[in-house]
Amino acid sequence: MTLHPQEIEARFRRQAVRVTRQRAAIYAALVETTSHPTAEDLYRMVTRQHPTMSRNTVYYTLGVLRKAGLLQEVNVGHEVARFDGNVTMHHHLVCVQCSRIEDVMDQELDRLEISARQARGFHVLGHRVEFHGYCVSCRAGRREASPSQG
Amino acid sequence: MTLHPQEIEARFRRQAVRVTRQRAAIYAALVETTSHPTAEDLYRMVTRQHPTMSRNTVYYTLGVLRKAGLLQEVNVGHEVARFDGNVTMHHHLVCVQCSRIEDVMDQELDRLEISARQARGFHVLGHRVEFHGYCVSCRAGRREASPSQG
DNA sequence: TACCTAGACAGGAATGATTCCTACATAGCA
DNA sequence: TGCTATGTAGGAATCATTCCTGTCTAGGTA
Repeated sequence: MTLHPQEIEARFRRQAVRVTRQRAAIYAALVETTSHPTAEDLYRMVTRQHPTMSRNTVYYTLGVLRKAGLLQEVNVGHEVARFDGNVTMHHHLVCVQCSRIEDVMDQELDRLEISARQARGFHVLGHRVEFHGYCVSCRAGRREASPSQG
Repeated sequence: MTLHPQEIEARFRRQAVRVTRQRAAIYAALVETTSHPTAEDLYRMVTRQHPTMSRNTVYYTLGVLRKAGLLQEVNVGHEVARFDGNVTMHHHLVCVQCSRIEDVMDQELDRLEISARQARGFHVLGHRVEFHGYCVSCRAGRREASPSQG
């Protein structure tokens, strides 16, 4: 999804986030991809247009935008943090081989609940379902390499 | 759950894992708690009885036991790795304030599936549901501090 | 039972994502 | 247009984890 600069600015102002060229560039890069990039990925994407931007700014900005609810952090396994410009409730498919992450929108999964007994006194705010498996390209690789393991 | 040394040894041998005092101590500490400890937590627990054990051995052993299917890594948010001696399928309640993790056993959650369309060609192996909220003690703290925010 | 050797252990160095620090720059308001 | 709180750049620091290397030992064998 490509976003007009005015739309980015509007979203920032709605959340009382100061508008700077760096922030707009980082947010635009994130919203324009569905690949759940890492901070380092975003740094590389953004420094093409803004060669002087520092990693620090990327980390700082990601923190600001997260607190403002303009992005969410997606953490899969014990890997580096990844970011998602889609802040609506959704779930993930994760490839156990290449770490690719794809979004799953499914209202049935959104409605999951647990009983009070199971909740152990927790005040539950939300939930997330993570499906693990092999993505299309890794399945293909495995089929060639070892047919019995797929 | 307290485990007899013989039972630990039996489990190791069943998975062709060499039996050493260090490994038995680490595994026993993990299985005896429900707190999903970090590697550092386990290091502290285990060095009480084995003061010369190195962190390296803890990390190495956790890797060995994970590959053998004797424990699983639980990763919540973008925090340090935590470990769980419960290797049966289960789900988690996570406190967004203090990071406490509690297990949820629920066969309905175990049976979740997604449609082929949603699966995007993934070969799904399993899934995990994570519920986020405030645990009992953090709810209590919040009630005192700011009644309208709970 | 003593010996052998692949694999395990200890401890220190290295790595790498993330955070901290600080001086300079700028968004947004008066 | 000027002021000031906040953002930015860049380098240093942090810290969980991994790597390296020289002993040590579990578990099989003679």
